[in-house]
Amino acid sequence: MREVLAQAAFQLFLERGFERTTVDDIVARAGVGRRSFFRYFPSKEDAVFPDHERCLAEMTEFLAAADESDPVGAVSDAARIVLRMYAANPEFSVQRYRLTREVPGLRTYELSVVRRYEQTLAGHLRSRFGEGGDGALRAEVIAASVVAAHNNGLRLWLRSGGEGDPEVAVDHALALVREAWGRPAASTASAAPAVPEASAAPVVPAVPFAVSGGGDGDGEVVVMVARKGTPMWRVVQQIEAAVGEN
Amino acid sequence: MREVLAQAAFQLFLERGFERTTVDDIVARAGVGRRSFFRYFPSKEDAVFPDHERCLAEMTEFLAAADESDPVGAVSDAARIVLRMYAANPEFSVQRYRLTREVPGLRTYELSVVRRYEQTLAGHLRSRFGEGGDGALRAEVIAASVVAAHNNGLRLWLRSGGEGDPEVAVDHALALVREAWGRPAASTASAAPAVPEASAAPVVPAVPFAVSGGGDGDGEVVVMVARKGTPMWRVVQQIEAAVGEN
DNA sequence: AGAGACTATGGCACTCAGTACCCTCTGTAA
DNA sequence: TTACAGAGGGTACTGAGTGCCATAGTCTCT
Repeated sequence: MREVLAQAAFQLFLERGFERTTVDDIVARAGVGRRSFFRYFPSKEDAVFPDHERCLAEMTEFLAAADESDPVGAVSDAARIVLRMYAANPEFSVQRYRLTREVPGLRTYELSVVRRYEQTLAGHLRSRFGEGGDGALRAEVIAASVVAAHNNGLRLWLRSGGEGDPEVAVDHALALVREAWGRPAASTASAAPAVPEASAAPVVPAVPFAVSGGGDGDGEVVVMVARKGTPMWRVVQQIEAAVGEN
Repeated sequence: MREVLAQAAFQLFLERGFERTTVDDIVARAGVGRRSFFRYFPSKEDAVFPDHERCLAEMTEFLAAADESDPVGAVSDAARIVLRMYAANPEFSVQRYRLTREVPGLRTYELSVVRRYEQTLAGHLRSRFGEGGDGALRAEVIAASVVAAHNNGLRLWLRSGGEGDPEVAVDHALALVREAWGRPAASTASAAPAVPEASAAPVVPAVPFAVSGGGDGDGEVVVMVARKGTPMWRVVQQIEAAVGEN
């Protein structure tokens, strides 16, 4: 039902534009009652971003189980969760990007979504840096940097029409942030040991999902572990990462 | 007229809350027609932030005339323009802050305002760093950092109820950003010479306003130069800075 | 089977923000 | 005087979002 509504809405937004599509139009095409629309989407804008709520929950879960020793790496990896959601549906993401750029109301709505990601990241960093001293300040500035870097790489890919792999641009952008903020973690109380550069492009996040290739030979085995309720796009994306051309 | 409407609106928002105040209530208290409200404020939310439009214009003007050699310092100083707008009316700013925290619609609106500041700063940095290479990326990340740092200091002051001087917290926050991003400007093509730490707390911005104490003795002379149309709060703020207890 | 409860959906009426269109009033120039 | 422009006001409309209630399907307990 939610899916039906979201698709009907998105089709109409592409055909007539966002503002010249009424909720009545949407429910007419979806063949449901008007009241039902607002049961699934608190506002018309929400129908354009039907997956962010779930992605946010996933990010929260990921951070809760993240490695303690490298908070900046953890939030960078958390940001990549969002990237993969976009990358899982290139044509949809690109169309939505174009739509969002043209409709002020959608731009504003997207800002509020991004803000929630940013606050989630900042909350995690704060809990690691400590509230006292510059902990909260560093947390917020680093979270903002990570989000800005992520969005820069993501936009680059979206503007290119969804060609190629967005991860490379985002990895590069996040590396720049890490270079600026990752090192002087020594300014915190517990001088963390030098963090390995490893977290650059982790194919296998800790939770809630894992795919691993079981060998380097030809007939390799792929073991897949997914929680119930894991969003389908993540499943697909991860399988592609493990099985795909690489 | 604009002023009358803004005041009536703000009073009502404090009395009854934002959402339980209708535009009809506002125009009734202001004693004007409903249609006139929307002539001065494109939306109900705009009445809560009546001065940002002007402040944004001022920031743009400031950056256009800013020193070429130190773009990060320039955007930091530009951010301080916003801070001073808040600091010029402590009790209004604090009340508005509390209101904004409680009303989701206002939070979202504020995000869009902040975003415009951020884009203005990023645009300036981009024009200095160059679009090619990592210029745009660095511009956006640094702008986001500056905005986050500014907002952190500003919020600290707002949460304290508007006591004391917000500049110290913001100066400290911006110094942290500068430490992270200001130095490795050498990674750009033109390795800029080490920038003096001077821009930490410039009392006298280049434009559109200047106040200078004429000596260190007792009977010192204050020379004030202001353009026509300079907002009154800036005049007051700058005079205070020059004449005040210091 | 049947009563009761719970959930999903639809329908209706209402509030209110925002807009389009047209009106009046006032001051100014010819 | 007429012509005109610009500020403000009034009216009616669209459309998002909400509250309330009715209906239908399902599950459970007896």
